[in-house]
This record gives sequence, structure tokens and C-alpha cells, in this order.
Amino acid sequence: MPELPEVETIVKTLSPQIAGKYISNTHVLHDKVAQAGKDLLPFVERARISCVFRRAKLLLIGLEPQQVISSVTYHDANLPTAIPLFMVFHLKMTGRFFVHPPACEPLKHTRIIFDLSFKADERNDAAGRLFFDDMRTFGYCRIMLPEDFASWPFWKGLGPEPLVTSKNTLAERFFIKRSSIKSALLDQKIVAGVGNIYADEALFAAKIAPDRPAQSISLSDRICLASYLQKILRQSIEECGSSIRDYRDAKGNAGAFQNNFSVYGRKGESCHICNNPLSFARIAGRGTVYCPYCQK
DNA sequence: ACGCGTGCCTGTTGGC
DNA sequence: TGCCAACAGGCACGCG
Repeated sequence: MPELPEVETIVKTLSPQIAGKYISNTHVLHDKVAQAGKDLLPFVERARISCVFRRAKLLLIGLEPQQVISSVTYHDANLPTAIPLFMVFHLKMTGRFFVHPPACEPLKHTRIIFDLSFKADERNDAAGRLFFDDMRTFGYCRIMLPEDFASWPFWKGLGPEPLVTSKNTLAERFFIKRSSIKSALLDQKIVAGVGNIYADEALFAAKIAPDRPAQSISLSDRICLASYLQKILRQSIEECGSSIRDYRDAKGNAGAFQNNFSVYGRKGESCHICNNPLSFARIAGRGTVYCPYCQK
């Protein structure tokens, strides 16, 4: 389940494979996955891939189309400037990218295929085929102009990136939430990119019980939590993310950070600190593993 | 406006 | 061994 470190890893492994190539054709095999901007598909075809980047858990592909589409100039602080067209992907739980050789047939869960060519005027897949696969079809692709981001509530509501925000600012933001600290960590409006794995791991590292009301936690403890969250996210990126079941990067490689888990997926196993069995509860609607002795 | 519960999906897991 | 309910979970949505 790709969270911030996994999407970051996918960006790193995908970008060198596709940047600078052209999208010669698109094949939407599962209509629901192409969630918005289907009218812009003709502009995607023959466009040059100029960049691949991440915001929150979204993977974005910046495109340079052959024609001018819009005369509107719009600046969004979270978008690179002078990119006229974007494809935005949410991988949700099971979304994946992979670049296959030319003429490769769709797999069982392939939802969109992008044929890649080396030149704009070549309508072939000589540079390979980019597959967007998603077993559970929770993931989506949106094709967007820069100004479309202004009217996308999810995008506009996203909180700051945890790795380029001070721990004091993050600590202050956790305090906004009226409910549990775990729900604050998972709330993309409070901080962007954190999911169930890194929420549980950061709470264990900071020795904070996941069901504590966010506003009951002292500033110094919230700063401690922010600091561990950053440390864990950075460490996971270094280890190419966590592979639970089926996560793979765009080269098909698994990450290694799952070997560092203290609590996630360890329900009933012994706490690395106190040796007592780890508890499990449903908090903020998510399965939550924690140590009832170490986390207060 | 906010928080909570439910639905979306399909492959995997675990209990009987 | 086989069947099937429960489970995994990010986010949109509807409700109170």
C-alpha cells in the first residue's frame, strides 16, 4: 500500500525510464480508473513526458503537449511552473507502474497502457509500454490542466509535506484535530502522505498511545512525534519503502523497510522494548497495533 | 464544520 | 481439504 516513501520510490524508479519519451497512444482498459479529464486524452497523445514527481501520495507526470491547450496562466505552489498538462495518479492500495517492452500484452489487472515512442512523430511503442496496473481499481488517473487543480478539493485541502516542514509546524498542526492523534496523522489535511503503516510506527517510536486525543498531548511530545515521523519516513525512503504483500516499485523491486517495523503487522507479537504482546484495536477506522505498556 | 460509519474492490487469510 | 466470512485500507460520501 503505497504511502509517501513508496510513491517517492516509484517516482525515482519510474522517472529515468520514461522522462523525455513521448506518449504515442493511450489505452484505457478500465473506464472507472480514468476518473477525470478524459476530454484531454487527445492532448496526452504525442505529448513529451517532461517530469515525474510526487505530492502527498499522488504521483504526477508533467507533459509537454504538441499544441497549446489553454491560455489561462495559473500558478500553484505545489506544481512546477510552465508545465501545461498533467496526469495525476493515486495508487491507493494496489496501484503499480511498470514499463514493459514493445507489444507487451495487458496483464490481468492492467487498467491503462501508455505506448511510449522516442520521437513525437512516431506513432509506435518502440520505447516501451507504460502499464498502470491496479488489482482493486481503487486507484485513479486524472488528466488535468494547471488551472484544474484550483477546483479540485482534495488537492487544495492537502496539508504540508512532512519532510519539508519543520517539526514545530507539524506539532502545531496535530493540535488542530479534535479526535485521536492517530486520526490526525492519517488526515491528509493535517499532514500529507502518511498512511496506516507510518502512523503506527511513528506513534510507537514517540511512545504515544494512538487513541489519545490529539489535544491532550503536550507540545514537546507532539514535537517528538513529528521528529520520529520524519525520521521514519526518511529511513523508509532510503530502504525503498515497505513491501506488504504486493507493493513493488517501477522496476519490480520490493522495498526493505518492512524489516524495521516495530508494530505494524505485529499484532500479538512481543514488543521490542518491553517484551509484552502488542495490542490491536480499531482506531480512526483503521487496524492499529501498539504497545499498551510503552505507549502512554 | 466536524467526526464517524459505510462503500468501493478483489485476493488472501483463518476458522470451522 | 474445502468453503466462505472477515480482512486489508485511502478516500468520497452521507448522516447526525
